[in-house]
Amino acid sequence: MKYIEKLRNSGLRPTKQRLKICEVLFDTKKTFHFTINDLSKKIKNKMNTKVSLATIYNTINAFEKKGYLKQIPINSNQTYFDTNVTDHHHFYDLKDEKLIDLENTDVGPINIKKKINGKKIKSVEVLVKLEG
Amino acid sequence: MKYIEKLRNSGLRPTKQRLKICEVLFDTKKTFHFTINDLSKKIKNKMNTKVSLATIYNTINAFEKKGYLKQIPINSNQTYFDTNVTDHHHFYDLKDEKLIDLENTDVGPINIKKKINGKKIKSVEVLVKLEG
DNA sequence: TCCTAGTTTATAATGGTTCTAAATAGGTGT
DNA sequence: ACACCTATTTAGAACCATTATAAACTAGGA
Repeated sequence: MKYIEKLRNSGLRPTKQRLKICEVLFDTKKTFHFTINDLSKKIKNKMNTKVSLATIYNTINAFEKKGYLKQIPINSNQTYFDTNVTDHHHFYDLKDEKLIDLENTDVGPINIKKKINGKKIKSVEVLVKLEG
Repeated sequence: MKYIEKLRNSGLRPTKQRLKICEVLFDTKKTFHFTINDLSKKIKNKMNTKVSLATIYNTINAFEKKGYLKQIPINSNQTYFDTNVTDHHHFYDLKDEKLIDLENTDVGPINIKKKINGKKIKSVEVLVKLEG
């Protein structure tokens, strides 16, 4: 199983459930955005497996902490995650409530001039809201 | 009362409660960030008035829709609002869970090259996460 | 195989936000 | 000033995403 090492390396035991989650998240050519609810449905439909919500939350939170997933900063009732963990930005279509990736080449370099004493920049994320 | 016109212009009746909320939000030299909970406490303590949570939510949501307030896109259990409705960006201090304004001069111009058919850019917001 | 700590699960609890329905207040026409 | 209609306020219930709980189960080493 190709994800066992990945899980072990980040201190997670490779359980059946976590391997299923890995398949859904990482066995795709394209990266994608999802909510916990999306993911739960996908596991049920595509994998014909039932994994409890609690396990999905635990695992996704662990992955996020380890850097295997990114949270997308957006005000919504649900939390959005991204399997694309490289530096990139997003459009948010307000009408359709849909997220669209902005490739790095779609956004010019962002120059943060202000510094805060003793703090390091961890990430710079741009959210472009679309209307109409 | 200096806020009556402001409220009327945006289709809101100037009630006692809304005027209190306006005072707390807009009677300051500096703009600030807040959560609904923050605001509720401030009204209770500074104004010696009790306004129900439902009213605060209704009013803040109306103000946000009218453009008197901005939501700050950030993944948190609570929604953050900003009384500074000019275009500007934010630091988010992950350790202290604190928001810090970035003046417009603190961030170089942001060039969004990608276009989506039939959609207009409503806002461009940058969130810089700080660690350490 | 046994043991122990980590994991999964159903379910309950939590907490921010929205809904509801009754009481109240604003504002227009008389 | 009054009456009337509608918007607003309010306490409390409802909602719903997320987290906590505790019992059953499992991975993996001895």
